[in-house]
Amino acid sequence: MHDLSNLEQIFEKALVDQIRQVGNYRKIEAGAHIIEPGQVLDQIPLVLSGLIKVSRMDDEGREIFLYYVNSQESCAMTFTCCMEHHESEIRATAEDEVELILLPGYLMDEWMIKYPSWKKFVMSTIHLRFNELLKTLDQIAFQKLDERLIHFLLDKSKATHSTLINLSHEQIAQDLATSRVVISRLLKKLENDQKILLYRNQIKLLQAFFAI
DNA sequence: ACATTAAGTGATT
DNA sequence: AATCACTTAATGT
Repeated sequence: MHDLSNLEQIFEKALVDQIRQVGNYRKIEAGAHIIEPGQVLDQIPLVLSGLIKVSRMDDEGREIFLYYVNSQESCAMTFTCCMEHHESEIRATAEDEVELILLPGYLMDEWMIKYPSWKKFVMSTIHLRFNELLKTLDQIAFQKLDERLIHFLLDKSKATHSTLINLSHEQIAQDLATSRVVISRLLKKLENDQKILLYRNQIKLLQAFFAI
């Protein structure tokens, strides 16, 4: 098997012993796909070393990064997938050489009750992942709005044949279906980047703005 | 001078 | 990103 003693930092001794018994040690080469979308899996991977990238595939087959699974962590998706026998919604790729242990899914119900540390581990990884997902989701949305705002200002400038926009942040926010605070922040960032100048009810588009 | 409205900020979800 | 809470700046009366 493999040295699992460092697992004793997060799990009770009895559980680590059981992992030694039923765990399936695997070494995975860098770049290999560990899980593909649509795959039904009946084992929970517990990462010992290395880094796993979890991503989602869109219709055109492009990858969208979701989150990383570090060593001493596990994938939140597989917890639910295993128990309900759902198909995987994600792809897991080894970023570098990964060592992991596969744990049989049928033991999970038992472990949740038998080992408090396991339950805690499951809960905290789900919580951790969920928060990370929220963060990346926000970033994607943020970038979209950032671009939408720039296009909006460009359109307005073109329509009025002026580089001076006569709109309050509030009005822009309504047109872009967002809140004033968000627009204020994005505009402030553009101003800090020397792309625009901000006044009350007015926005001056500088040369640099059109170079974006 | 005071009230009102626009804009800026930090913290939280 | 959205919302809240609060501050600060600009304008109108």
